[in-house]
Amino acid sequence: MSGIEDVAREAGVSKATASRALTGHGYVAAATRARVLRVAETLGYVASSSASSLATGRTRNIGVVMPYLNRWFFAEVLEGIQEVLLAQGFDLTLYDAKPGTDGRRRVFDDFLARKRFDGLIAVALEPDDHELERLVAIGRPVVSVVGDSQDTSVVRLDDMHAARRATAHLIDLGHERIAFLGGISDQDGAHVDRERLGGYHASMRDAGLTIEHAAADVSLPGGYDAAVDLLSDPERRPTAIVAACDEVAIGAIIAARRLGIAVPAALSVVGIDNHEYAEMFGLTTLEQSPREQGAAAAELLLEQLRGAEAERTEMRLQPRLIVRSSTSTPPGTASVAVGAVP
Amino acid sequence: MSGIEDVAREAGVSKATASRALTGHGYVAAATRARVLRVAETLGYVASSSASSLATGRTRNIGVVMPYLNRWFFAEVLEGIQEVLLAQGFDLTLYDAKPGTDGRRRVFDDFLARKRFDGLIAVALEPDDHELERLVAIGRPVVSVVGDSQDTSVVRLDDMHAARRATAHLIDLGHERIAFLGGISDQDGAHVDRERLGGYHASMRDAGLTIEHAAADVSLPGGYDAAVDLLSDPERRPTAIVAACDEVAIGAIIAARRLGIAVPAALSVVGIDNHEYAEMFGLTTLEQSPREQGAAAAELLLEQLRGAEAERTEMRLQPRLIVRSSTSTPPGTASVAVGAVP
DNA sequence: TGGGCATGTGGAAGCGTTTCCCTTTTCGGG
DNA sequence: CCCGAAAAGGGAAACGCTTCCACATGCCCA
Repeated sequence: MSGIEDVAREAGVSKATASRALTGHGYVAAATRARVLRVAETLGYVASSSASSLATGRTRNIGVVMPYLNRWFFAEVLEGIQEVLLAQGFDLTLYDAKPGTDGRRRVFDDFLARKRFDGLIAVALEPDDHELERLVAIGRPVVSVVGDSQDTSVVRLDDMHAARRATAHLIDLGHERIAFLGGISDQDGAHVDRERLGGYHASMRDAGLTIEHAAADVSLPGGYDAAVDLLSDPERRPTAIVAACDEVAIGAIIAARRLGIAVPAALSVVGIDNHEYAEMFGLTTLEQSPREQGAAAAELLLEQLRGAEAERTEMRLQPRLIVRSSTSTPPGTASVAVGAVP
Repeated sequence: MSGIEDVAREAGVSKATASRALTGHGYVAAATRARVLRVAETLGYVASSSASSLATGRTRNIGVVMPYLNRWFFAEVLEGIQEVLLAQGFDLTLYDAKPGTDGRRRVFDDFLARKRFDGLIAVALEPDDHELERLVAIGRPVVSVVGDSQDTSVVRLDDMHAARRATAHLIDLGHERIAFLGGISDQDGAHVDRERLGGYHASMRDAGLTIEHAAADVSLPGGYDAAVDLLSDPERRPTAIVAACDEVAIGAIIAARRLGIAVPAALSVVGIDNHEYAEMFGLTTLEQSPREQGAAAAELLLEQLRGAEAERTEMRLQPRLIVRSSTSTPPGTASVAVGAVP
């Protein structure tokens, strides 16, 4: 367990010089530096991070706060963040903040206050006022992934636009009875889901079509259950579904198969995400790349740490339409060729 | 940004007493302690973690190393760990160590060496010799989740036993042509998959049945692809499948449906995991609860941190059979009632 | 009544870095 | 050849906490 003092002694220099050689700050003769590094290597010296944090005030650690870990989107974002941080030598400490739990309160009131990080990435946090206040009180740069905060930089998909394009795709194919599956209600639910629902509304309104919103838990089983309800009533059954996300869409496809409704012949389904399972189910969808969003957020944050003063930035990613085999013209219509829209 | 000195002054005591009052170590008069705590509260004092780590040598932080984040099992384990740590006031820093990447090398050679944690949880790491050496060189307690390490404590499912029971369940139902789906080869692949394959082998051997092992990537699409291959050849088609895990099993069920093979009438499928999607697909499976495994590992580690000397422990969890609707007697057999085996 | 023990408190010495400030050396150009 | 600036390096003071040690007090029991 050798310290910098050992390295210094062994290399025949002072602690000050050894430190400069190791950190690369300040003047050190090339030969001296090489010698110090060699000695450090031999001794297996590794700087104590607490000591250097204490001295510098920087931790080389980034905090990530997210409400879920076991959902595709979040796990992907996390991997994207991790990848960038790893490359830059930053540690990542994770704070799980499930809405409504006592753990979440503790994260905001205790854990974050410790400031064991130089900056924070908040993923789909949707903080309430008190939480937001704590967040800014920390006095460290914050970048959000997904969210509408005016107070932090943010990287996000243009959800409204995505849902609009999804709906438009179906309308272009000739559908008129198009239902939206997902989100709990117009008021409730995550901001993302409201935005997507809003995009659907807007698109339907523009086309003069009537809205049909079936609430569903935003998950695969949730989509399944809601689709079973929606589809088993012949009166209510639409010819196409816009799902709040791919998991819901896949749930709907599975439900349709169960009910003997052919996709896309009798029912078109479009999702938003390009989930890892989307291809397998031939799901037409709007791609958002959570991994890239995570990576972008990490890059942005590190940038702000380097730069003196960080102004608030907003990156809004445009989704790409990926046409697969879950959408086609409505039943009873002549087939129409549809090219992939860029 | 007030320090302990401010608190001490304001409370009219020395730094030493303030520290004792705040940490709860050593003698402090009840009244004094209350006063110090009140002052700290008012000032919004939060101890600098780097300073206290430096002074005590403890970080109140646990490192978690895992090769994937975006797979169900891993995400669940992580949540289990997180939950326990959160309750005990420990931070969690995450190290992503995907096999074969340069990032993994850096994690072992650079990141872990910094010892920014009091202990480590390694999830399904399967470290090679060099990596294992680094791991023990850190000199901090390590608990593995999944794995066969002789050098660390470990929490794991009895995979061999699970596969055995899965296979036995099918044999009890009267199946004779039972294939194993998953794992790349007998030599290759993760240790878990080899164990499970081994359990299948053992069970089949005991019953005098012939082995049929179809390699598959251990994922839902992997199971799908492999099942399409296996099932579309009528000569080769078994009456039952033991899948390496639920994701593979679900892939197989989806493939069967696509091919028009009724489950369970024409094909029984059993998985291992009790994945979140298992219920939706009516999958008969052996439950392992990754969340509990994660929590158990965290508890075990914290225990070892408290205790003076930590002897190596091994927790081997027994899986529970959950019978749903994906298994039944083979085609052409009179139906037999099967109760849920405890 | 006095010696030990439990309790309460303060001073000061770390913990292992980084960095400020100062001295010495080197080097290039007028 | 000399001078000033750049380069190189050392001593020591932080950084903000914990804890060892010393000391003071009050109390119980011999």
